[in-house]
Amino acid sequence: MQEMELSTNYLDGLNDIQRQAVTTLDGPVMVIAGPGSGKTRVLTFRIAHLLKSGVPPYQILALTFTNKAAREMKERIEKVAGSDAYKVWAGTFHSIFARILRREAHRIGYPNDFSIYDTADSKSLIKGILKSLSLNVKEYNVGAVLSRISSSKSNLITPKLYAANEEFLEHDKMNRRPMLYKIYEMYVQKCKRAGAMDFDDLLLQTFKLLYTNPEGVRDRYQRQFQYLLVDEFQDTNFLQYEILKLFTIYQDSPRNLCIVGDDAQSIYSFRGATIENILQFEHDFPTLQTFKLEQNYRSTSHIVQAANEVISYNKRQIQKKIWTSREDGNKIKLIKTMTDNEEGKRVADLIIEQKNRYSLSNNQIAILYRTNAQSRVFEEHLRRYNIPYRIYGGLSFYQRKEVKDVIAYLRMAVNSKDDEALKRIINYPKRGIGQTTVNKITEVADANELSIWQCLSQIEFSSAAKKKLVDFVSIIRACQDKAAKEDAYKAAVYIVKRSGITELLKAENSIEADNRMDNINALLDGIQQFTEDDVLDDGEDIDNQERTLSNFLQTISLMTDADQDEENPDTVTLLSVHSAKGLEYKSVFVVGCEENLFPSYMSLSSPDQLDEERRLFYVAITRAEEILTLTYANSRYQYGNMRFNDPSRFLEEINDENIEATITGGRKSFAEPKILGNFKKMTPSKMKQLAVDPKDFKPSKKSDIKVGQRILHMKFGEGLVKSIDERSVATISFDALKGSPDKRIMLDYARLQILDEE
DNA sequence: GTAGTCACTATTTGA
DNA sequence: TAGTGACTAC
Repeated sequence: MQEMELSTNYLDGLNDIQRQAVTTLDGPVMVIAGPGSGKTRVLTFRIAHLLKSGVPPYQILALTFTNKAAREMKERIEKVAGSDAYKVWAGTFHSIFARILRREAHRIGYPNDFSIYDTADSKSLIKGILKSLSLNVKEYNVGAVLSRISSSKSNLITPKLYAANEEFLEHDKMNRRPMLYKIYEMYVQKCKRAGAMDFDDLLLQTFKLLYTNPEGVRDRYQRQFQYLLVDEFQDTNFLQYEILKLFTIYQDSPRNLCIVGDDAQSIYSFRGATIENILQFEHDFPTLQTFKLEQNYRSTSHIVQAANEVISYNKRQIQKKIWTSREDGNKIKLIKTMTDNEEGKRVADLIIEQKNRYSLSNNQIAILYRTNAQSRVFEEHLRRYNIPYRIYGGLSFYQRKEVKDVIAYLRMAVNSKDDEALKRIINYPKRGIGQTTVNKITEVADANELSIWQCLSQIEFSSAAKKKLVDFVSIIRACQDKAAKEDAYKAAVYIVKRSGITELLKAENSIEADNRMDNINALLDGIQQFTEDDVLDDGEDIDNQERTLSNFLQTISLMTDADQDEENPDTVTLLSVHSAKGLEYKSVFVVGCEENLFPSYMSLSSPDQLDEERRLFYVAITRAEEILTLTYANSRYQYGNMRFNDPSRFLEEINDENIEATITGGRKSFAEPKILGNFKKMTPSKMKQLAVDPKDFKPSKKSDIKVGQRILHMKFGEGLVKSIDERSVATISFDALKGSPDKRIMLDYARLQILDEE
């Protein structure tokens, strides 16, 4: 390391408690971090401090929940600690464990090339099981079944334990789902047979691997990870905590485990997170040192006070009070309107007013709601005023039908036992293999305990069906062959063509089909960039895995829609309170503050759930830095009916002195609605080999790449960034490709180097 | 095998 | 209201 990097200047910018939390490196540490208290700084500086103290980067394991948090952390470590930072094992629970399992899965009876089933795959699998058991799909609601299986896995309850537990069986009988234990058992069997893991398996199988310790694999990882950090610890479930303990509790362990979290921001109990883990942590690591970060650097005083007032209504919590040295600031605006539609208009009016009065840009403003269904009115009014906006939580690029179809082919090429992928494409494009045939094969496969693919290649079928099946088999064989011999990109291009999807979409000859084709091309571009990225692989950087198709599939299956957008163009953000966690805006609107909506009617019957709603409200209001506006409507349309709700109880929990109330809407009108379209053409890429020598190539960070910059690309050479869209796909005009259309480059994979402006 | 119609339901969501 | 899934008719 360089002398300069060894300086500890970064400690100067921290307050006393933050500094202690950063520099107390040995033994168990718990950091309780209130909203806006500099949690991410502490986490990243702590890693920087570890590196500075001489801990090798690969001995540090830092776990987060979201890709976004992981990315942010990595970028910031790099800023403070420099070159070695990328060797730190930092990532989400799922991605880090998937990474481990890719190396070790064979030790516990899975192929290292296992598929990852997403929620849709899991549901489809359950549907199939229900059908094969001739159970009523209505009584056995697929979502409900999956969440019960998921929570069993998260609590280390195997199908065997489940079937032996009177309480569970009784519970299921009461809910008219007596066969659940059987469904669970079959679900697990079928995943295994398909060489597939669902999201919970990424945790559960990691647990099994470490717990059973084949060939000393646990000892190896225990030795490797000397320092562990966990972000948002209040969101961990039982299983995640058990894994952490396997990593850190053993004979003569230094127990260097640092957890960071805030019990007051625990809003995911519905998916298995337990605050119990924090209490248990104190019990399991009695020598722990606790640091409470209570100074809030984000918000002005009225907002901080209101937050404290609201949360004080929750009984069970770790005692703390956030405070700020900032000025009082604006009082919280409370606005009542007659209807939900008027609420939408008022908010749009206020946005225009605030933009003028405080010269805010659009991306400093957010509208937060409890349920996604509420977004519509706000969209309408923002559109009417021509205010650009962006909605969080839409369909992810990788969830689009055409993209999933292609991915299913790719999955089959990598792991042919992947039944869910097979079922998706066996008759797409249509090749005359109907439901009847599929059912028949499925039955045979089940009876022989084989995957469908294995069955296809072994069993005889009636001659009519047979020809079609043979065709399908030969297509997949050809795809597998290509995948084995060519790089990921070349294989994918071949597979798209061979599958017949290209032809099908061309024949359709509609704008919609063109769009689909564009998306498929964008996917191919993404794979191409992923493939080209293998230059820097030195075996230690956990992001630079081998650029195989299998690893590409893993990467995208762990991505969500939230991962496609960067701090992007100037738009107002619309999002649910849940997805706003961790974000902050100058001005925040929390809308629909009504009983039955926020708190949700689903939570009214249980005190625990009501407390969680309150924490959710706490999260909502602490997103605001300077301006907070709470709105509620006298009446609103819900499920097609007019409903009348009282104002939310949470509003009354805020002291009057922090609030400025305005009743009913004024009627200013702002004219000129005009919608700016922003359509770009996607073009299939032409391969051209224009190498820049790799030695001189220093890729810049994705977030630094802006429109208008001159950049350098390994293959295409110099170019100009024309635009960057909301999926962080950049349109770039390369000098060397004059005459041909601009390239679309996915910033998630592409390595671009920014050239000097001068 | 598929297109069209009817009936039903209805938080929050990461990976 | 809006989206989904099952069922019916061709």
